[in-house]
Amino acid sequence: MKHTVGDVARLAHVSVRTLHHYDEIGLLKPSAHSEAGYRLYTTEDLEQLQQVLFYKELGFTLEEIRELMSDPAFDRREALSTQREMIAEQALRLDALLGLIDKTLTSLGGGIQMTKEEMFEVFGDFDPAEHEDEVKERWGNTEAYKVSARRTSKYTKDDWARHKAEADDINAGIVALMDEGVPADDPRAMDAVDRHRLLIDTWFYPCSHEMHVGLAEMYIADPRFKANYEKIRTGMAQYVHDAILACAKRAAG
Amino acid sequence: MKHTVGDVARLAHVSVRTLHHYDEIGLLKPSAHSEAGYRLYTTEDLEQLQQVLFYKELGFTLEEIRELMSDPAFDRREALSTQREMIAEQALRLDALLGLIDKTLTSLGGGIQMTKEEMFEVFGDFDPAEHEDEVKERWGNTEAYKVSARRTSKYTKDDWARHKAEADDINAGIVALMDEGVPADDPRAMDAVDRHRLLIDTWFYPCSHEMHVGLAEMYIADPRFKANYEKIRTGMAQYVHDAILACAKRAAG
DNA sequence: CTTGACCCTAACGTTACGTGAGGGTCTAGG
DNA sequence: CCTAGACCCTCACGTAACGTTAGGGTCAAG
Repeated sequence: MKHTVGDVARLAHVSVRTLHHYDEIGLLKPSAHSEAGYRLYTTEDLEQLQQVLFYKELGFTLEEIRELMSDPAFDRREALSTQREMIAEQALRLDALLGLIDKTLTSLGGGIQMTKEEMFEVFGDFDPAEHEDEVKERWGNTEAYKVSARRTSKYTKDDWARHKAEADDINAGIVALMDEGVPADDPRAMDAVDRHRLLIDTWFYPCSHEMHVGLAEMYIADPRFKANYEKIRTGMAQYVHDAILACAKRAAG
Repeated sequence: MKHTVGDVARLAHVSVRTLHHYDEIGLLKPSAHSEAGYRLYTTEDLEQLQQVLFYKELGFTLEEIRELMSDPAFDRREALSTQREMIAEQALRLDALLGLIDKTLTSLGGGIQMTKEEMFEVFGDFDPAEHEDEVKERWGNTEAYKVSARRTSKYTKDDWARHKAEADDINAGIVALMDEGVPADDPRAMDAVDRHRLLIDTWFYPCSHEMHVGLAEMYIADPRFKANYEKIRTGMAQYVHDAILACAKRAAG
């Protein structure tokens, strides 16, 4: 049972041009072509399209989606579960937006005035680097958190850029290991996530292995952090978590 | 107390380039400039920016936002209330997405198989036919709204399909008139939009000419309805609006 | 056969910025 | 005062994800 491009467009509420585009960029190629050159899509193609649309709904670029879905390790069920968490996170954000509107209306009605920061607190994207101290506060002791606050307050723009570059490099290394099929408890994986621990230690606060394990739990429990990793590679949050645990176990001797 | 473009960008979690762009297109112009030519934003500018970001969050184009906010009748409190409603709707949509994911997961787990339509039922855009009762609620009295609710609750898939076909036919007729250069106050144009009024009367609720005029105002004031018409043909929302007004005038004798 | 709906490829245009270039301004510290 | 880094300006090319149009072939019902 094959569908032409128009059928699919109507079913999926997208345009024919969109499907042409997805074919062109290799995101969703029809499984067959008629003798006349018509694109013919199967049910499996439709399933792929549904997945694309879910990712699109979550703000992924088409290139990101293509990479995620072309990964041999891509698992539809797992992807759906992760997407579910991300959408739940988006719902939280909408709640926050509603809260901000209510606060603004109250302010307009002569109630409590808002600070300028409050006016925009919900907008913008999640940046994990901005939340490491939040992480610390949640998982660590007060003294080390103070260390973190003292450090970060002195960082320059270049400092943050260097931190970002280093974090990106670490993540790229982890992805490479995943791509090679290196298990999360392999010494190479452990070394990679230990670089992450040292990054935190260097840039934010003293980070013991024990502390790192606490963070690892959070990386898979908190959808914001998980989404950040899943955006890079499906399954990455879990991999990082597992590697961190293995690394801590190794360090414990 | 004035803010430079960098201050505002950091506060609002947008880029400097974004603020430049908004200045260029007249969406958000700084209230002042320093002698050096720096953009200087006031608190009121920040309030405007917040409003822009809310609209942006709701998917409005920058041009739509600019038109809305440059309207002399623009009222911030009223806008916030409308935005609140729209965000609440978005939250409902997210719920529907979650439901679709759950349904898909169930299907994958060997549960009830999904139809191809179900796979994509949440995706796609605003369909005015699904919101006529919302229109009524906003513009009409409660009794007629109850009539509408009683009617639509009984409609089948086929009913909706027939309604859609009829609506599309009416729109096609209107487009044809526009293409022929028929003025909006020509009897032919009036007859065409009167078919629209009767469609509502038949499918939703009693729709007087007076009511229809109220709807017409909404069709150009509410970007969702306006976008719906503009998608069919540029200028169509205004044309329909004008024709409805002329039609009501004619009916008034 | 005819016609309308649908298909194809090709290509320019649009929206909302991202990025880089080249140069001026501001301010704190030496 | 000088310096250097952060920040400002305008200008302009590039990008992602299509929308739209052009020109022509295919399919199926009447």
